[in-house]
Amino acid sequence: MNRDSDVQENEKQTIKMPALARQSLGNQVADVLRAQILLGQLKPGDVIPERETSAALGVSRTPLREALLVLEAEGLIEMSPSKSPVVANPSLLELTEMLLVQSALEALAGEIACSKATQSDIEAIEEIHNKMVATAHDADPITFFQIDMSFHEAVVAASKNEALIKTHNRFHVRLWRARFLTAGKVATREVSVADHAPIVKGLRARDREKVSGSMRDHLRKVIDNVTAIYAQQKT
Amino acid sequence: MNRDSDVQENEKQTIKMPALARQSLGNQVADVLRAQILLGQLKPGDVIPERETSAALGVSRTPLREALLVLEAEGLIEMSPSKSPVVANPSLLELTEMLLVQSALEALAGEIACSKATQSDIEAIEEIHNKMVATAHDADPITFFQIDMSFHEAVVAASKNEALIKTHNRFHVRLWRARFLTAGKVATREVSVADHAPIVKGLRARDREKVSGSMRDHLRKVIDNVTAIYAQQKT
DNA sequence: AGGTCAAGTTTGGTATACCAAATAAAATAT
DNA sequence: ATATTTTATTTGGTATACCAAACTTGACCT
Repeated sequence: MNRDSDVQENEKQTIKMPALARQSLGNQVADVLRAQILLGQLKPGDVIPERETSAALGVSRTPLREALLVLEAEGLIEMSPSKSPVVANPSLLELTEMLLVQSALEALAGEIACSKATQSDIEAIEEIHNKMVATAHDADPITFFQIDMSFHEAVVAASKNEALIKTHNRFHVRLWRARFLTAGKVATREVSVADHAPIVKGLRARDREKVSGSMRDHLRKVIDNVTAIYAQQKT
Repeated sequence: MNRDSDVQENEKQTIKMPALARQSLGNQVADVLRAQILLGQLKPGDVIPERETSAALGVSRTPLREALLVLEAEGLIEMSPSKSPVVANPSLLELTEMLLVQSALEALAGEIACSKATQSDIEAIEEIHNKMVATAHDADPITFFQIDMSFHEAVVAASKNEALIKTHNRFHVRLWRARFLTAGKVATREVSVADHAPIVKGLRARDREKVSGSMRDHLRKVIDNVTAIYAQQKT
């Protein structure tokens, strides 16, 4: 990542990591870029020129390109011929469409979790919920948001359905920024916490209807929040 | 210099712009390979060596590699370090997991379609259904199967939800082969046709509950069929 | 003969060089 | 001064050359 000139060019800085499962450099680069997008260091609309970016990361264009293809498949960036890749900037319509799908996915996950989750899975979910309740007032936005998201992740993970987990995660990352922006409002924290309660209760009782229903209700509110925030921004 | 520049300009444009949206070579290769996988020319477990395949297709390894990354993201092939990419061979568990998700997606699509579908959308779906009824007895397996699949595609398309359509299509292609194998049994044709009827009726009445319910029921039978076929194969 | 190790071959992973399209910039003609 | 054409630069797309890990194979040692 450093191309500072105090190191000789001919000396290969081959930092070896042989013991670890060698992941392809492209995937590593994809991880870096994905993190930057989720953290907001790369904002929607920002361009990612191949040469410049690959130089900045200290890799050649080939793995950078591979990373870009991965991110494009994930919907995080958009590539068009002869134009620099650009960080995706989903419209309100696209966001609500994705949230609607996400809603159905999480409702399904909740349903399945009622039969597939182990007792310790449910306890872990409760634990997250408790932490969320405890930090609702004083946590910084990022921390609180991450706890909130981990709650949803935990419920989906409890379904033990790989296809579902993966698909959910795809939307998860694409929705990350929009959800973070809406979660910024402290007022919505109370609502989120209140929404999660019946989900936890339903899981404990392994009541499929209740869990899927409250999941759906919760996501519906998220859609409303996102819509409100975006409507006010566009003014 | 400028005397016939207009004519030349027009000629040039009409000739050199053959209305072909120039797609990247990698995507074209991905299309070819995807088609081969869906058509069964590339079977689960088959390897796709980079050099050999790129030579066979008359392209270099770079675009072939790009195509492989796309197909991997779609879940059609699996890549592991230092090993040739291999056509995905989903286990029965993975298939049922995907079908469960697909079931939820189609149920959602049916629901949304009840409010978003135009009258002509519904008529088109009816048209497909009618054709399916008419050809249930005498069509060859591939034709019948494609009509069956186009029915599901049409319902999902009627939801007008891009995220949903795309996600559905992802599972669609991954499930293609397994569903084709089960559809081979003529006995199941009658069941499929019978299952589709209430979906069409529900759409016409724009009855969300009915459509999503019958969608779910239909997919559940598909899961049963796939399970049966795979169980008998593994014997 | 059986086991082991080493060389050779094949694989995917990465870097680089080259190309064409597109855009920006500058020079020229009006 | 403005409009237009031409040239220069930047972009992504593609091909190729090279590298390292992994698997094969065969010879050598015991």
